[in-house]
Amino acid sequence: MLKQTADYTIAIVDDHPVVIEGLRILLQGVPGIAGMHAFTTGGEFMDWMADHTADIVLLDIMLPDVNGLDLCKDIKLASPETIVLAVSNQAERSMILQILQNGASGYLLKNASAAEFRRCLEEALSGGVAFSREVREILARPGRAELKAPATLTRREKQILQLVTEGKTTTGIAKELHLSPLTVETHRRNMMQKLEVKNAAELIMAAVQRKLL
Amino acid sequence: MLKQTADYTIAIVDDHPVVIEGLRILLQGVPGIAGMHAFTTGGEFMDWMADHTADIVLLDIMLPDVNGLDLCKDIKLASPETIVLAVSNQAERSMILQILQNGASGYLLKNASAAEFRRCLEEALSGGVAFSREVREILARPGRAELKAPATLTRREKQILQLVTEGKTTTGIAKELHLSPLTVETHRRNMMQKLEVKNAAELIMAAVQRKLL
DNA sequence: CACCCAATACCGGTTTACCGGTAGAACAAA
DNA sequence: TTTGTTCTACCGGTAAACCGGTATTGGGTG
Repeated sequence: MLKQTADYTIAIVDDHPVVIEGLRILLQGVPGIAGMHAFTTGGEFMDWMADHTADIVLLDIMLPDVNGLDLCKDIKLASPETIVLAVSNQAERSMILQILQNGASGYLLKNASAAEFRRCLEEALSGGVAFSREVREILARPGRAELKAPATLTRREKQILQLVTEGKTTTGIAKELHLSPLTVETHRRNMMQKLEVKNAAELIMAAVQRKLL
Repeated sequence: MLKQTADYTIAIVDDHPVVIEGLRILLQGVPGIAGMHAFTTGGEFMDWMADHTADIVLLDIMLPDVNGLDLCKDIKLASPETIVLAVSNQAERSMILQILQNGASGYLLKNASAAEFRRCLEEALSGGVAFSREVREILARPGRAELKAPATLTRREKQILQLVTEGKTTTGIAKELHLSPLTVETHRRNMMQKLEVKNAAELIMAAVQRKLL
């Protein structure tokens, strides 16, 4: 569902002027674009963002000055409505997943065709997540990381996790379960190790996301 | 979906012997009950629970020795598979909601009919939540508490909450947003006040449950 | 029997969270 | 213009979390 009123502002962030020009030309054929702004570093772009907004950002994630993952997150934090499409010339599974985790709405290889760029743009604007062909292929084959057995918690651990999500303190939990606070802390630490998180906040989110309770 | 093989163990916890006898007789007509055990105090029952299990507990929530809400929670913590049906002779909206919050699978008034008891039992066993007629009526009329406007968070607060759910520390968030750690803490505290929670764990759960992110 | 896992418990130390305030600046609405 | 909200920032103190270990016990299982 592209807006009928044609007024998207697009920002291109890429350290290669050639790519910028290529994208600029490629996007000229697309209806509904009101303005295009190009930047060759992440810093330049963030400065511009301080008093402008973009509807779409085509973001090269291999910039000289800043890490693409962080920049993507910063953009989404500063302006959650902005749609970020990651652009790169190499596609590695974990990188794709990470940038999506950081709020990107798609991942495009630079060798994608003009048609593909337009399709992804529309897809992202309509609220979806878009990938160019090669990227889809990479995502299709399951990574090793996803195959690893889901951490399983013991009965006691689940009990304690439940109480942790209720905001109980270690000593409070210990009283409720008639245990030493030290024991409760040990369980808590074991869970954090199992789930590969480093504090209670992440522990709770892991529990929620993986429906461990 | 009641089990075809008839072997449920039922425990009755009620400080009135009359009620126990009443329930005992009332349940005799129900097929699929293997054993019935009665207790007049919460303590007695928990002692028994230490080396036995019950499939169903009919729990009077107005016991002399312990608080019914806590007891219910303790039962579910000790044995999450056990189904607890709260039994009481008075129904107050907030009490009903609280005990459900603590894991009960239903709420029955003592004046409920035998048929109603059996219906609720089946309903609870099949994974549902069951109420006697009067209780349903009370639940049907919305309480004032539920009507209060959902707390709304500001843009900045949402940003910070997002990072809190990712397990970031106050100082880490401050760096990411280029703020003083003291400012971040203030925002965090304001959010906790707004959402009526008292620590980060509850804050995260509130955010998840109310889909504030 | 030897081995592993779950559950229990401890020590000492550093870092973070939480609480009780207070307060200035920017901005928008009444 | 006064009022309200948001965002910013500070102080001093207590409580709790987190980290790095270590260790004993009781059940199972090969």
